[in-house]
Amino acid sequence: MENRPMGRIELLKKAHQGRKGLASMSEEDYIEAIYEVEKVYGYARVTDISEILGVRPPTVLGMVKKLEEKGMVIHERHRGVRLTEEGRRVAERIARSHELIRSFLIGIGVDEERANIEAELIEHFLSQETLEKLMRVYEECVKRTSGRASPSG
Amino acid sequence: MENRPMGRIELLKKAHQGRKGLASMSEEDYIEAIYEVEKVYGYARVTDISEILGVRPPTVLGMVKKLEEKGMVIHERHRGVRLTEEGRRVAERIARSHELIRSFLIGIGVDEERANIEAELIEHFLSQETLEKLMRVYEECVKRTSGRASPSG
DNA sequence: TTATATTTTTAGGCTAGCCTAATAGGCACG
DNA sequence: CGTGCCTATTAGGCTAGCCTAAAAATATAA
Repeated sequence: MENRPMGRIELLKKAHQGRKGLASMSEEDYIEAIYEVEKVYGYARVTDISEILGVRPPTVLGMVKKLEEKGMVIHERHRGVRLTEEGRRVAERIARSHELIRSFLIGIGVDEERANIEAELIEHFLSQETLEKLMRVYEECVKRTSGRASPSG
Repeated sequence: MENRPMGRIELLKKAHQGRKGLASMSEEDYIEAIYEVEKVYGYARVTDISEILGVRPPTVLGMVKKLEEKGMVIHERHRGVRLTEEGRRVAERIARSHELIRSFLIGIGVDEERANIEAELIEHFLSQETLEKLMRVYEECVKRTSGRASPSG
């Protein structure tokens, strides 16, 4: 069964290997949420994170412990969560990525609410390289569409 | 603690609600893999899928059963897997999405291998609306950079 | 201070999606 | 027909990330 065309299938295999080794989406979501709350309140409470992510407090606590073991946050019992420097670095990378994707989507005419949601969904997956290319296109796009009517919606 | 600025945090909450209700990435990956193998060989064997996705045969079998219950595939013991009409519809949607994203990324200068991987990663998340906007930008982008033809081959 | 409300934490469970080890079916070849 | 090889299947387990219920800590009000 090996003397028949392949090609496309080989590509798929490779693409799926590429997925390995990424940090879990979930961890990044928690870090991002903590980052945003911390910016506003100085520290994040379990319930803040719980509300943002739409999960229950015990779930948050579990992840916070995991992130603490990984050196991403500091958690003092009954006194909230803060990012470590490392955690902050990660958070800032994600936030930049998020904001860039969001701007790009809005730039090409996606409505704001959808842009938020989809940026949130894909922000974990795009490489630095791709983001840079995206930014370039975005800039041109904005330049060129700023004098025009919106696409079709 | 409720008389302080919010805004950004509210946005985050909304974005995370938006994630609910999507079919699992994993299911879509299996459907896509089956679709591609079927195109080449007429039907997909457990081991084909296993190799493409980089998971073990029993794992494939488990998912195949799940997909069969959902009416996406037909599985005959020891004789492989085929998509139902419904399954094919889903597969074609994913494939289109994949190809469009892939073309777009290559169009903006991302190298092919990375484009494959990242298309694979985000194809599950972009809405029809966004994909259409993306296509428009892609077309202009291609026009301007080399004057070539459109994505879907 | 005592009572009440809220938040945090602990304990115990569930499911999805992965795994290994072992069994069973299909097939080719002597 | 039986032996050996490969593929498919069954059985049983693991972890991540979610959940509820209940206990403990803290904050608030009377």
